[in-house]
Amino acid sequence: MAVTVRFAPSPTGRLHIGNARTALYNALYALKTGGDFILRLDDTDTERSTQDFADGIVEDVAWLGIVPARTQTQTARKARHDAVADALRASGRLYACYETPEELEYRRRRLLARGLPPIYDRTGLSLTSDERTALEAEGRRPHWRFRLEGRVVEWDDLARGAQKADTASMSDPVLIREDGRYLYTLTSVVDDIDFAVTHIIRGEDHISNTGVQIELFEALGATAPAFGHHNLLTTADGEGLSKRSGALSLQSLRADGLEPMAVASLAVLTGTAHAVAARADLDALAGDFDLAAVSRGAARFDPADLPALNAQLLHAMTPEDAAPRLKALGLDPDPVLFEAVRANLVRLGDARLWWQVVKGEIAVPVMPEDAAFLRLAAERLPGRIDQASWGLWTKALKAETGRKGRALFHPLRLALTGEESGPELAALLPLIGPDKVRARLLAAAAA
RNA sequence: GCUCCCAUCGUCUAGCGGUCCAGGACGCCGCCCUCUCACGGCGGAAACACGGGUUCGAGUCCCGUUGGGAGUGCCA
Repeated sequence: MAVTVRFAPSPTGRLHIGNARTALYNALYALKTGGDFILRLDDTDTERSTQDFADGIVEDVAWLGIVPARTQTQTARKARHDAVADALRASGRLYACYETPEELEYRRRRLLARGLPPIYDRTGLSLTSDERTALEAEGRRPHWRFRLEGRVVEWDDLARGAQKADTASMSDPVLIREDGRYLYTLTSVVDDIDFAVTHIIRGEDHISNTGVQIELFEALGATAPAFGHHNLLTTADGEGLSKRSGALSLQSLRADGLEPMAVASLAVLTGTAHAVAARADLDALAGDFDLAAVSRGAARFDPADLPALNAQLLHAMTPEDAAPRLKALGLDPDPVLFEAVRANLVRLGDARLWWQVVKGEIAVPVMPEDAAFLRLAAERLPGRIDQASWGLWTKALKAETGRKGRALFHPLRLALTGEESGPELAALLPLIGPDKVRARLLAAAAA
């Protein structure tokens, strides 16, 4: 059977690194098996969901390089959900309850205070029709719960092996709100069935939902798909981030000028047995992706690791691949220049600096203590500069002044580039050109 | 409170009773390369949370403690 996976965020915020990881695991699984990846926007919480967030998530997913075979919202499928709810009512698995949220909260607190698990007592299930009529006469509207069988549900988890959940220790989940809107527990399962989802890969925060969902799949006459629950990420300080977003949003990482594959590589590989290394594209990442290699404990995601990965990607980038990216930055995609400076790039945006150094003008620092040396350097500069010029030129200056090492090179680097460190000067010299080089040397020598 | 999961170098981890004076990756430190910095190459320091068991033998199994993560919603 063809593999179909889905990533189902709720559009109540933008994607953070934890969500992105789940999206990536699904996308990689699809890539590896030749299956389809569906982006499903679980927007049943209409009070918190917004179109802007939905659009943002679509954008975030695309930024990661994931191409969904289909994008779907749940609220658009209300008719289908209605039909399923009716069938569930008919089979006696869905029952009306009349407690208010406040009453339920009060009961929960009382149970907790007594050291008992806060499980719903199924008052609604034993209501007679007269009682229901009386309740509704009070103006109460029902919300609907799914009657659990209360058994040990088992599944073979793709990431954690044999798992079981005892639905007897859980409350019957509410499937329909008092105002008639559905909760994701129902819609998620219905849509998974209708979209023929074969593998549900998600964070371990969903592990306890799995028992309920398997019962629902079965109550609906379907066979539950395979489940795989990966570990969750924490911040560098070790705090859980499953329900936070903040600085680890994809948006902020992108704004920081990081390559999507640097972010994706770390997100996918950290918390697994694989060595963390930057992979050039999702296909390459899929190559060493393995759900079984994901560990069980929470793993830290430290954004401080990103720049090094980003640099790896850039250092291996070909001028051809860089060209469109440089154009997007408004830079002339000069392949020789790119090859000369790429080893010094951490973020692609760093290229601006070297483009400026080579093709534009820079503020040359004045170095009075090296003035004589710099003037001499300007005099000795050959009229025509090529690849060999740097070696010849500096060798001559070394012989004439006795300077060597840092004393010889540092003033030159500073005068030519205005920077303390940078690309190989032998490569930069011909790119900057004799006129500018001479002018900068004299400017740096000026009192 | 209750339930579940986890616990090895700074970080991510390998390890599935002897082959581990614990292996890899990132980071860090040093050396080399280059007539400078960076890039690159090579090398080094660095860990089995604690306490009880079980066993001839425990990083590896069991219990507890501590620490961390998650769930316990008319959120997803």
